[in-house]
Amino acid sequence: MSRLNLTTQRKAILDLVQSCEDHPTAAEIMERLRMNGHQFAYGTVYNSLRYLTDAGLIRELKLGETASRYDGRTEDHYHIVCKKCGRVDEVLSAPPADWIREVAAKTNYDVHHSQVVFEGVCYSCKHPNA
Amino acid sequence: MSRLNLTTQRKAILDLVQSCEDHPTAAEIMERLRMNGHQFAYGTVYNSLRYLTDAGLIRELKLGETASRYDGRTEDHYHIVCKKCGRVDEVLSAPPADWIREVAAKTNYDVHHSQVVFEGVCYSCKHPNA
DNA sequence: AATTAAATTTATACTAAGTCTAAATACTAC
DNA sequence: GTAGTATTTAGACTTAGTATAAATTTAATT
Ligand SMILES: [Mn+2]
Ligand SMILES: [Mn+2]
Ligand SMILES: [Zn+2]
Ligand SMILES: [Zn+2]
Repeated sequence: MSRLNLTTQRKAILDLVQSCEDHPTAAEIMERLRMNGHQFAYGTVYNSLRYLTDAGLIRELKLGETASRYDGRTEDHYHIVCKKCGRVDEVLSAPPADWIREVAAKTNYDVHHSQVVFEGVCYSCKHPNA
Repeated sequence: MSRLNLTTQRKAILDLVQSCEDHPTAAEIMERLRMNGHQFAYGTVYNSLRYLTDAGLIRELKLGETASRYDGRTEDHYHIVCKKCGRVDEVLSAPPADWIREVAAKTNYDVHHSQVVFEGVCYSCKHPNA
């Protein structure tokens, strides 16, 4: 509940994540920061990513891989992973409200949130010679 | 592609996972095996869980927690996690085919599979005094 | 049955991702 | 400017899981 405090490090990490076309892991973020001339402590990168996630400025994605990925897009959306090349693309269609209501009714839960990860083969991997 | 080989250890672990009402982690499985009088090496439990998962006899669930959970139910189904007490319940309604088709069309992927994890508050946590 | 070969288990070392700690810096409020 | 709070840093530590190599079990061959 305390007010936002964007230090140099946090700002640089926020800018970087927001500028990414993809969904980098913490390790990839550190690598890119280094390439941009920054050199922050290992722990600071993790602390900042958590801080920015808690502040709602970025999102942490747990896609079932060993490492979390980070996303500059904060609107609710989902992801699809190519099992051939590993790329992660956006899924902007939300699950139908009817289905969510049905799940809530059948499980007796208040459903607050859903994480959806699709798995499949992307266009480039499907058409390798195009 | 080799034929199934259920050793004593693998069989005991399969039986245990299939008998569970819940979705135990590897650590919980080891603990329960020990309580049932078994004493297998740490690595054997992990190896067996992988073997059984690859053989399609059990399922590995990656629900975004730090450890995988295992599931004796092998039909396609989904899960809902209570953010108060941590319990994991079954979700047996599948996402509507229309929605999956829409996702495939918009992303240009061949969609093979989807992982869905709902998050919310379970009945007991909602009605604590009942 | 004895011998060889292949698969599995075991104990233990190692890895990867992330958290924790305590000292050093930086920022705020007075 | 001083005191107090927040953050960064370096490095130790934790957790979940994998890799390795020797020992054991199982299967195949003579
Ligand atoms: Mn995204
Ligand atoms: Mn289940
Ligand atoms: Zn691909
Ligand atoms: Zn609950």
